[in-house]
Amino acid sequence: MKRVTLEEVARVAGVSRATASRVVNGASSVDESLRHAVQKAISSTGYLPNIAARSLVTRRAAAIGLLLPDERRMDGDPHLASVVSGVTRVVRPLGIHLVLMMTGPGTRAQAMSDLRCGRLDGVILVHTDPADPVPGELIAAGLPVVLAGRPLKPMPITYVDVNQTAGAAMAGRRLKSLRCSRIATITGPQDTPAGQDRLAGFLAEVPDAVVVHGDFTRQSGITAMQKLLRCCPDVDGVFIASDLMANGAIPVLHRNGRKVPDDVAVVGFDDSSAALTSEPELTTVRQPITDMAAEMARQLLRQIAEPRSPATSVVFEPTLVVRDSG
Amino acid sequence: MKRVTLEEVARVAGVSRATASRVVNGASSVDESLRHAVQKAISSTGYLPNIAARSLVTRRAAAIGLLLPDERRMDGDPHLASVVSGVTRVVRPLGIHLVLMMTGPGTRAQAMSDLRCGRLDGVILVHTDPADPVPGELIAAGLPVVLAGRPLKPMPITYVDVNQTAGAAMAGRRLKSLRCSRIATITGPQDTPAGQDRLAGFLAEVPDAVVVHGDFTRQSGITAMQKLLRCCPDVDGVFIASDLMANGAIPVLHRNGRKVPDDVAVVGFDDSSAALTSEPELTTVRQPITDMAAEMARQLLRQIAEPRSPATSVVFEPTLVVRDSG
DNA sequence: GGTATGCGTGAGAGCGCTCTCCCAATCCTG
DNA sequence: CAGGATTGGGAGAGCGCTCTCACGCATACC
Repeated sequence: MKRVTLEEVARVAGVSRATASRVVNGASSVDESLRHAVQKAISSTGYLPNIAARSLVTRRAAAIGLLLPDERRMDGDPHLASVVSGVTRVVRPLGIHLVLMMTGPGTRAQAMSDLRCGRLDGVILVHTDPADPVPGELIAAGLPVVLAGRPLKPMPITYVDVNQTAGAAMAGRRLKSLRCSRIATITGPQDTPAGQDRLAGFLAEVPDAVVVHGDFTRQSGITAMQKLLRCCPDVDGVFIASDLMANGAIPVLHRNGRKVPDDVAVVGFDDSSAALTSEPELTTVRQPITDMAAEMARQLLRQIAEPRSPATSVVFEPTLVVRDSG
Repeated sequence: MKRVTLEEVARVAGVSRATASRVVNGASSVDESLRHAVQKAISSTGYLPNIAARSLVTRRAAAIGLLLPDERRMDGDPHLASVVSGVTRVVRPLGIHLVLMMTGPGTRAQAMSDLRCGRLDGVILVHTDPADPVPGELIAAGLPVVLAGRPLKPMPITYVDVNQTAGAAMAGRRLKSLRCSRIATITGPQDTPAGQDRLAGFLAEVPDAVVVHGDFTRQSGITAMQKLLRCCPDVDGVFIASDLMANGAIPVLHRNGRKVPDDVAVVGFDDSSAALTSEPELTTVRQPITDMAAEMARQLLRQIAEPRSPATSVVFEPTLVVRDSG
């Protein structure tokens, strides 16, 4: 179980370390016979490059970070696995590691240090608190960063998002096409871009909708629906800005004698697992999370390759998934 | 934005690189005045150690891997965020990175290489396919590894698990205490330790229970419950070996005119988010996932510190969470 | 035949750090 | 007070790799 170095590969192949290195890194301009000899030496010795040594000289860690909110905010979030999966798909074939960091006191500072000392080549920020100064600091320092979802205030930062406005509008059109006459919406938190955009998009389509505020959590869906039924008992169609809230809201409808979708049609947003665990299953606006995550990874890699390239944003189009609730 | 090295810190502090290194690494036996000088130099220069260089000489990556099944098997799995959170809690204060790897063709091989070439110090294996040869290869190679859940066949490997048998027995006792007279169970896959143990534990408590097989997925819960109602219409209590299956099964009960818990009491297992999104909310057996994950991390770190230490297993006790379903 | 051009190869200088020596200074003991 | 034991600090050797540079050997041109 001894370590085999490039030096040894070179010795076995009868070439210099430099040439062996060229072969390992796929550099052109190595004579075919030598390349073969080196490759044979690599497999016969079971050589594996030492990333630390490489990283020391190339100043590339071959690792990116995924900065997540803490468990509580992440809890029940259906996205994590999909995000990881999407990023992994892009990053793994390149041998780049995906480092997970959950926010806690000091995590963001640690991520900054990791970036600065070259332990991480870049980070993807998910569910970042709108007031968080980290994104700003990162771009100020010229460090590669990609945001999941547009920043609250316009800033020159690369982000990937779904067209929230269009998705909410689709939900509105769906409810109208079901001939709902008294339409309401339960919103997300209005201090987040997603919360704002989903409300704005919906109101653009259904200007006279009743608006009740929630915060994307299940519990807020329950509370909001209770409030809605009290203030507007004749509601017959509701767009709920997250599946998780819808999941909490639907039982409230049932307990108040409303059948879904016959008495009240419900359309959610996200197409998360909560859409399937609802009864009836949710009609919802789907965001292609995995593809979006893959795109985030690609954008990040681009920035790493070309540090001074301009910030770009990529917006995916959502689709309406029609199930049983509306 | 220039990089500051130990060399520079030493120069500023007026000591040798060696002494600066001692201070950085908290070695004892450095004169208090020199230590102070170095610390001042560190903060004034904004020094951050280069992990690659350190890792090159210490042969420690300061990173561990979390090997997960692919997205499909992970989908709807409530555990991921909790596992990550638990591991992070232990690992972050030590500056150790958590690298996520989702299984796909070649991932396991890649994890092995990363381990062998020193890019990863150890791995935690989650949801490993019972037939997977990787755990065996890892321990054969003497590489630090911890399993989530006991291995199918006894082998000298460190693992952390919940007492599945005891948990299932608790579920059985709960149903008996509710005076259920016709008790059934929907099992997990019988080629997994968890599936086996939950069935065995339950049967030990309720030997005459009707047994219908599932595979932990929501869909299998639906199918199994349909089958159960057909073969045993007078069932009045059922232990369902995962919350996700229970989540699929309960609507089947409703559709067949059974009230939960009045006509049929239901007890699940996991206390995952599916327990809360069920209607009524699930009575279930809770496993302390986050604590277990933290323990896995600790066990892994121990193995990394003492490579030849014997394999140990840590088994957590589950608790019954009584809600509305039974 | 001599100079220019090119391409493939090897030598060797680091990348930033840790850690083992070794030396100097201080302490204890008889 | 001499001798050994103990301690703190510095010099310097590497860890394994990449990459620049210079060199040798063809091929091409005048």
